[in-house]
Amino acid sequence: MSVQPQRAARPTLEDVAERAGVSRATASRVLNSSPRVSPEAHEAVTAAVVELGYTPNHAARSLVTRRTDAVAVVFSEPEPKIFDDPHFGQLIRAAARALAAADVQMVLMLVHSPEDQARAERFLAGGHVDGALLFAPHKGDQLPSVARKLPLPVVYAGRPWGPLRGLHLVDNDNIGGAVVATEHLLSLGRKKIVSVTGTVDEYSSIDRVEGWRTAVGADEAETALMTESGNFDREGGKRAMAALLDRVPDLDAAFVASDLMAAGALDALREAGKRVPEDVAVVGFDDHPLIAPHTEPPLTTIKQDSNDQVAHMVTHLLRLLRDEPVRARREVLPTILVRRQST
Amino acid sequence: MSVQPQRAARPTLEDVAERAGVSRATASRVLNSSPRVSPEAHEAVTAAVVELGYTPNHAARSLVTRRTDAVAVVFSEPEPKIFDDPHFGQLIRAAARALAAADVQMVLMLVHSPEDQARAERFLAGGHVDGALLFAPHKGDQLPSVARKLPLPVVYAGRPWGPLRGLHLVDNDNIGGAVVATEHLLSLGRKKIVSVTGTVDEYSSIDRVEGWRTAVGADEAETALMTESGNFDREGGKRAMAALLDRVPDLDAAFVASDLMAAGALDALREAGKRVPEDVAVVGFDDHPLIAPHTEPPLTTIKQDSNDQVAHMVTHLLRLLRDEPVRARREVLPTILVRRQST
DNA sequence: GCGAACTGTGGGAGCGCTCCCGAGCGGGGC
DNA sequence: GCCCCGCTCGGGAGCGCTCCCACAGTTCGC
Repeated sequence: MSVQPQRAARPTLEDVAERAGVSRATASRVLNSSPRVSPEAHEAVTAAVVELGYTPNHAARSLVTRRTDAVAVVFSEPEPKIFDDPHFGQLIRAAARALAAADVQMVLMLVHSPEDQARAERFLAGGHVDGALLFAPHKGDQLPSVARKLPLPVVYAGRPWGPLRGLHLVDNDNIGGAVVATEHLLSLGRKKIVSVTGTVDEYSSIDRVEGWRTAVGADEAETALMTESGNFDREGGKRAMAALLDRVPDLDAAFVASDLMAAGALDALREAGKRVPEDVAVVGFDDHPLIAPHTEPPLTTIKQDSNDQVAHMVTHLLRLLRDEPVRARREVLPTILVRRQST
Repeated sequence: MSVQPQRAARPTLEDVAERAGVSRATASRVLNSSPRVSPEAHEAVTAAVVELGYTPNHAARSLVTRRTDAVAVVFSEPEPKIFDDPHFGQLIRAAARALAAADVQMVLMLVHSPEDQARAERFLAGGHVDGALLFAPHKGDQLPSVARKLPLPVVYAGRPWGPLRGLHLVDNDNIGGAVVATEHLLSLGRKKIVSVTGTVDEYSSIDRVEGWRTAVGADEAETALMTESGNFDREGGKRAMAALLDRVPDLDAAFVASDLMAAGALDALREAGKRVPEDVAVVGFDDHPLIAPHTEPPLTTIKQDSNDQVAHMVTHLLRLLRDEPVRARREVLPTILVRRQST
């Protein structure tokens, strides 16, 4: 006679029905708040649920409804370092909050290796989730093209590479933000405004250069002269700023495409003996809470609201899941200038 | 005659079996790599799986196996600000990596409101996951006591409040790290070593004070005089340092219980005209990648390897899930001193 | 040389749920 | 007074999978 492990047998809907003196079907109706149930039945079932501590078996429900009430949140980044960025934490937090509010579970996937990607593909194709939020900004990333073939609603953060036809996405107004930043510098009377750019494999970076170019009216030759990539990291920002000081000694302002790079740029300016903002005014991008307010001097920057972006993505995805109409396939969210002491 | 929406009917195991010319049972055996299958059958099934692009229906499998192959990763923080901390990003990333390697899905839950907690409770009790990793360091948090009643393996990060009996946890050696930090300062000949502490509602903070107290041999009165809480944020670190400078004007070293607070403490020291490390040597805690190397001067600090901690938690949990023996219910991971220019 | 053990396989039950369909019942219209 | 409609409810099928059990065929021991 062996001792059964007997992990506390959870009550089933059958048990609830029996206790409530109704059929399984009626009990199910109550749980799914179907309208065609008498008040007495409703009450009896509700009471039985509480008494038995019943929780529906998700697998069984999912098997028949073909819904999982879960969505995947996928971050695809060739360089895993991005995951240390607090921006990433903000995005996750925003997603968690918005999905929790809709009582949808969040399955997080971080992909940076080809194996991760294969796993993600299998997972998304495997019907484990009803939809996905996809963060895959980098050129050459295969995931978006794989994802678009999936019979699964996907909402993208920003514009992925490849054809956009038919994609649902929520972007930040990077161009507009860069224009505002640059015009702010122009309005301060600055004449020689350079730009430290990000990596050319992300649209967010490309758009920011584009906004700067439009605002200053630079042609191709000027653009080549007046911009330098800082690779979206602090060291890169410093290097880029140093190179620009070398090439354009009389520069009097810089639009730097991220706060992290701007912190590096400020280091370079300090080392070159330039005063900020007197000699050189600097505007960053992101309004990074751990960086922008704490640089020397505190950084004027463009704030993009990640919370808002993710909230929009979630709303959009939920509408798709519920077959509700979406206002537009693509949404572009505004960015705003936050002025501090670097301008 | 209505048009069926007909979402691409996924092949079932039945289809695979038919195509391979075997029974459903044999096909299932192949998929679950059961040993008792002939090579021919194995090959036929494998081929059929590829040809049909079959992926197992997770809900059906889960219904009968009572496993979900998913675990919850729960962060319980009354103050949601913590989620902006890059430390948080590192933990998530480490968890994602370790769980992905085991082909276990990660369901992320961020709880800070009572509703979040109720949701988390329901979710954990609902059999949606096989186990959970729980980060709930704060005193008064109800989640740990709820979780311990759940028929669900849980591994804790650090020591939660309440009885530890029977809990599985992986902690960092906060006491040891603080001792090493303080002894480092003593070895430099420092005599008046103060400490900026964290919040009293976390064991990590309490342990760090304790380590400092042990190393300097302070009694209760001295401890009250020589320590000040910085509330684990930058402003608090600054305030605490200023208060300590006031109370102990001849202090010549400080052990600060987090890098973020240490950054604030350095601000306070600078404003007070103290040179670091000449007048006051400072040691932080965390080795925060965005802070420690970039303070002025760069910060000597205690590194705790979050990756390692989470990896241990995952390994521990997986062993529990597989009914394998665990070495010890509680693991304590070492911390190491990273020396930079602030000492 | 014959029963026992072992190996590969298929049939079938059943996991817990939803949903279709039809039964039962009461009330209103003619 | 009868029929029909609307409302609530129960029976039963079936979602796709795993796993128990039985069975046929082979090999081994004495």
